[in-house]
Amino acid sequence: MVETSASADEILSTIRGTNHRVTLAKRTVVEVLVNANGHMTAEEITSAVQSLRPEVSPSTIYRILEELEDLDVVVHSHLGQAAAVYHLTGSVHGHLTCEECKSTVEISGTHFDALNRDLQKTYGFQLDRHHVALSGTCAACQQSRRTSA
Amino acid sequence: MVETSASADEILSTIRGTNHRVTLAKRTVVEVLVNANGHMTAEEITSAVQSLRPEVSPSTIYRILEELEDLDVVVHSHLGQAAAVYHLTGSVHGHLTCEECKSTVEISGTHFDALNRDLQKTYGFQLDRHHVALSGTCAACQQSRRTSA
DNA sequence: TTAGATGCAAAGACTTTGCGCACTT
DNA sequence: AAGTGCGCAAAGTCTTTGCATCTAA
Repeated sequence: MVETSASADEILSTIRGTNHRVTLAKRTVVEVLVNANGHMTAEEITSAVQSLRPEVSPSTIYRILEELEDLDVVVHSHLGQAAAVYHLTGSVHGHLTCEECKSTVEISGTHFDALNRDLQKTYGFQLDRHHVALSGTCAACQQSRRTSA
Repeated sequence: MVETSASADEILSTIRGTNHRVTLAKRTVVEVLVNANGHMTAEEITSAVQSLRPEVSPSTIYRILEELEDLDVVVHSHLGQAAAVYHLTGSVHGHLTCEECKSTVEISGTHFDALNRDLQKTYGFQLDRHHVALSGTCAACQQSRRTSA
């Protein structure tokens, strides 16, 4: 069973718990992330935030996302060469990105359990618990590749 | 057993086989890649090439790498947020990148066989055959984390 | 009150592109 | 000889940083 993400209030409390301040921009970013289902790029987050608070600048978004990552509330990963995507910790555990159509689906972390054990045993390497990003070809693109071949 | 990479001559023949030309810059890039054991960033490749042919510019390196990717001689992947790394097709199959110390080790593709079957069966997703990049924590950093804790 | 947070704009890192000349074929 | 490929430099994308101002606590 997948762990549920924290609520906006819980996250804001976490922020207050450190010596950081809860600002309008932070409130809005957190709200956007909590309402998002799945990953968003910084640009998408910025757009969503600005639709609510147009004065919030991209640099502030990046700074807030960085702070939320320090608090382990958010993780980000790089899918291919595009912009990084961010999402709440615990809400999602793996990304499958299609190199052909660039689509990304999110999957449960349980798919990596065996691999994790293997890598741990063989290399002493601990897979990231929050985001495992994989690239390949999605079902649809494999299909169309076959068809067009 | 891991498939062996093509030799420099084979690669240059492949280039000639298309309607592309074999230039000094291409010869040098191919030479560098063949002599490299493992992945290199574009910058590392550029440095290595320029140590042999100082006049070769970074943009040329990128153009050549792109051409080699089109020919399926080279693949590149993005490990974390750093620059992309390139290597010959078939020489390597997986990267484990430590998020803490940024070190990367290369592992055999056989580690992904089970995962591949699982993803194929569950999502119809075909893992990339040439490069699977994973991030996490290496043995050394797990160790020092424990020690300093 | 006061130190952290923001907005704006400039800088940075990595990569791509435009253009005219050089070099491969 | 013909046209691809190159070097140089400028532009593009994504992200970070500097600084004066504003604001949460």
